[in-house]
Amino acid sequence: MTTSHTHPVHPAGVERAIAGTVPRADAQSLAELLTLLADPVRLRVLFALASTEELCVGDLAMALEISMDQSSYALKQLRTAGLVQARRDGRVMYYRLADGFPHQLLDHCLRQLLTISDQENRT
Amino acid sequence: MTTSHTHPVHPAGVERAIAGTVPRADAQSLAELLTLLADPVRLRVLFALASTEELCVGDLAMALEISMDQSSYALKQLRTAGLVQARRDGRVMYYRLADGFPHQLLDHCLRQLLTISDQENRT
DNA sequence: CGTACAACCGCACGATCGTACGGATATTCC
DNA sequence: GGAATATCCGTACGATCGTGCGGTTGTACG
Repeated sequence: MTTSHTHPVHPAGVERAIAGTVPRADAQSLAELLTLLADPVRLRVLFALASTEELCVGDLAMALEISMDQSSYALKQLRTAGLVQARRDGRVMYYRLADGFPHQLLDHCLRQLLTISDQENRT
Repeated sequence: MTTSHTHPVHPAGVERAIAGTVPRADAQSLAELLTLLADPVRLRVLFALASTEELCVGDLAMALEISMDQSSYALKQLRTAGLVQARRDGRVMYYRLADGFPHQLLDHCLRQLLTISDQENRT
């Protein structure tokens, strides 16, 4: 199957599809955000931060029972994306959800998705 | 940095983190669902299907200006996950969002995430 | 039957990602 | 200054994923 689009349109419902189409750029940036969220470690980090305001790398690793590498790496990714922010106190870095973090993202979307994925896994 | 957890807890906010912890299995299945959504092609396919009820592989490819391989592959993934369902009519396969598909997922969550990712990209 | 067409499969390639390891950096305390 | 500690960096490895290509299946039509 090549990329040939000699395709004579069967239903003209294609028009509706084109009308409701998400631009490539938007889909791209949304996909990048979802990619960031689509990791078990990062998800658990977000939920952990949401329930305790502030945590350092080592304590987070302990709480989630993950390696400090994983904790540090996850926090770096989330920080780079602007979802969490850091504060230094001596030799300890404390991380928290960023100002303006959409808490509804966790409270509604993700918990709802959790329900969905639970349903799917029971099938 | 090894996996050493000789970590004496600094703040006992670790307790709160542990309390609000998402189980590994839940985080895993949620991450899998998010991984499925975290692709530009699949996202655009979902939005396209949401706006036109039913589409075949070729027409979808034409509407989104993607290859038929991409269209077919994306639909297969989404179908395997149970998010879309298929109907055969002659030699044409028509795809639609699955019965019980959480339309709010697109209408609320994803469009909201789109706004967020837009904000981040403007930074 | 044989051609035409839609959709799919098998495969391999390139790209991306998460992890683990060793070592580096920054900061505190003696 | 020097040891100890918390975090981070550079690197390499394995695993996963999306894409494109050729070929295959299933269906229609003359």
